[in-house]
Amino acid sequence: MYDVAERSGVSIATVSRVYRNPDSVRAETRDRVLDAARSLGYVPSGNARGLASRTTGVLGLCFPDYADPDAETGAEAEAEAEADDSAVMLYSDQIIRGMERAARRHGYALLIAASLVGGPESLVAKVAGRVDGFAVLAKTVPTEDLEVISRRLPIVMLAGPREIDHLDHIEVANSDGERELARHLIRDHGLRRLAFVGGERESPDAQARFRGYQEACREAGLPVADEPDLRAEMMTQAEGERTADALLDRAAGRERPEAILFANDQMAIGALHALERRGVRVPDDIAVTGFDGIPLSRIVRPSLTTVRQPMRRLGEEAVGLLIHRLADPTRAPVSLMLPVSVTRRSSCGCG
Amino acid sequence: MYDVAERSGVSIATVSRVYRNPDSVRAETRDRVLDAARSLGYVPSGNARGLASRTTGVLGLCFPDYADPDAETGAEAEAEAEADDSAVMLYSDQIIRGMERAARRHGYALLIAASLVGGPESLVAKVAGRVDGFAVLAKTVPTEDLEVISRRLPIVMLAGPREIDHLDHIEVANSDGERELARHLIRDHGLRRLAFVGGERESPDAQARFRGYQEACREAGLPVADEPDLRAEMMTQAEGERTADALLDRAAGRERPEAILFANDQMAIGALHALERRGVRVPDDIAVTGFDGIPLSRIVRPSLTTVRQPMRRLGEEAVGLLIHRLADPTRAPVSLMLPVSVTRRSSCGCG
DNA sequence: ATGAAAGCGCTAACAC
DNA sequence: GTGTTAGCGCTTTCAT
Repeated sequence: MYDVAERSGVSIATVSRVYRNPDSVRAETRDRVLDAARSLGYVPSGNARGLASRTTGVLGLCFPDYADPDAETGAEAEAEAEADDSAVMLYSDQIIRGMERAARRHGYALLIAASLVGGPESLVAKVAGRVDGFAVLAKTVPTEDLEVISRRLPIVMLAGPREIDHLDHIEVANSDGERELARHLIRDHGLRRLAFVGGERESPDAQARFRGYQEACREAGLPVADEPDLRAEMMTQAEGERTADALLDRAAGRERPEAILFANDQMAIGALHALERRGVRVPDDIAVTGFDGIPLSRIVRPSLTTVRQPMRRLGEEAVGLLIHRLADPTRAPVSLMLPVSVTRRSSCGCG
Repeated sequence: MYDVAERSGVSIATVSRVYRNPDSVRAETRDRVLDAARSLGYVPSGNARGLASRTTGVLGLCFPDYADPDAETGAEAEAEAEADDSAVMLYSDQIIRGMERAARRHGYALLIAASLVGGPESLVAKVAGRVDGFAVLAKTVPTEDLEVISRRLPIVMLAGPREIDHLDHIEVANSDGERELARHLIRDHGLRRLAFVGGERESPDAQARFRGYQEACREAGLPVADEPDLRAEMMTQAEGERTADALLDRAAGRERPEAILFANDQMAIGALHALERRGVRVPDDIAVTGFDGIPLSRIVRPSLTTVRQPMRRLGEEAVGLLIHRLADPTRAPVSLMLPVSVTRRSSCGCG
């Protein structure tokens, strides 16, 4: 910048003005500066600018590791590369997309980092130090760290319970969604023997979904279970297979359920495999539902009835909250609940 | 940081060490510093750090605007939100994913920004000022700007022709892919009357694909066209419909082509609609192929035979080049050509 | 409309 | 192992 100033015969202050506020400089001077900058290959330092102005023009997002980045070599990686990418698009991708677009509308860029757990020099810390505010997906960053960081800059927590009261927060209507879904099964398909497969006891999402299920049962005068019929530790496809098998084995001889509601799509898809293996037809013999609306859910056969989470919108709303909080740091913490929508497909008999 | 130093009774240098190189500080001292930092809500400033150390620990990506961010309200947005997200996953998303993962492996975060055209304060400039190096998708940033910026930091150009000789560069084997595809049609399906629908004359990708098509024709002893049978200006679905109609009208009375090869998936999918409308069966009456392997290509009926571009890998390789160049700024510019793979589906008669 | 000067919060030599 | 001291490249009053 000093070089540019010297070469164009002005002071560094004027160079700065040319970039920050072009109109405050005489056109002729401005052109001279711009020319000099070009011929010197000048690129303004975002760091220096950020240091001096105390803003970065960047928003951030921390999301969980969606895949082991070290397992990048060998047959596994090959197989994955061959797979259709659409089938493996993750939540975080959609949130990223939503945030990037919204951020751009407000003139911000987006810094993204999957959080590796780590010491004080974790990626989270790096993100925190380089943005004006950021969003964090639930279960990504230790609450304690967020507590500390949130004293210095706006954070919005996404898609989980509100762990820190004074932070902005967005969640998804898990309970409402599952209730709607169960109602549909009961009312529209006339099913009465339902089973629910939950997740880890600590998963607030899975819990909320179970509550929605309970409500629908209660409304319909069906027996209301205190606990999910089965719990999976991981909510993976493998666990879905296992639990589906277990459920059917348990029902051997007795009447088996007419429908199994899984706490997420992954498990439901695993269950679809197990059922096919056992020769149980879906939806004729038994209905199966998931939750999330992952892309794979529409590709599997039968296509999966599920509850779709508005992940894109989550990202957009997150930026909205961040922008607001940046504009008014004193305003009261906001908590949004985004609506979800039941997606009726083949696995419940709608397809 | 000064506060933390004071509160823990050490110098700022020690505080710095605690974060940069924890082992160089006595454990007791370190804990005292960390405690002080926690109770003060200290977050290291990435800006200051970057300024002092002249590195950011961030890599960047500039990609084209994939959607008008202003058209975010109203019915349009609603409709889009309802659509299955997997169907609209774009290239950039996959590249982002690839880059993020690879960057993370190397301890970098990723800064992403869709480039709005603009003045000296464009997002590109912002990105350039905040990263150690970045990747640019073809047609995103004016060559002139890249020229200037590349004097200061590593840039790798993605998925286009090599516009600047001294930059690292990755492209995709457009010509090879289309040649393979055409060979398949000719050899495996025995088709001999082929037609090629190209794109704008300036699109190097479309041109390369046409060349591959020509080669396959030549090899097989078929007539080799000098020019695509038809050119579309936009490579959109609408243009695909239009060109398919035009091609069929033109062939009225005469023998129509046995296959139409489109320069991308979008057009091929548009053509599928047009053909269905006219009662022309695919692939029985005519084969149709695309190029790109967008997610939609596997969802349409009949599913589209196409050439899949390894976008994820593009992102990963981009990071690789950046890392290398950062480690050795003097090494000769590298140009990679990534292989593509023909995906045989229904629209050519394979499904 | 332009210039001078004081930091912004940190890292990196270099001393001790 | 820890402290001292220069900057890093810019923004921002305050003058002019």
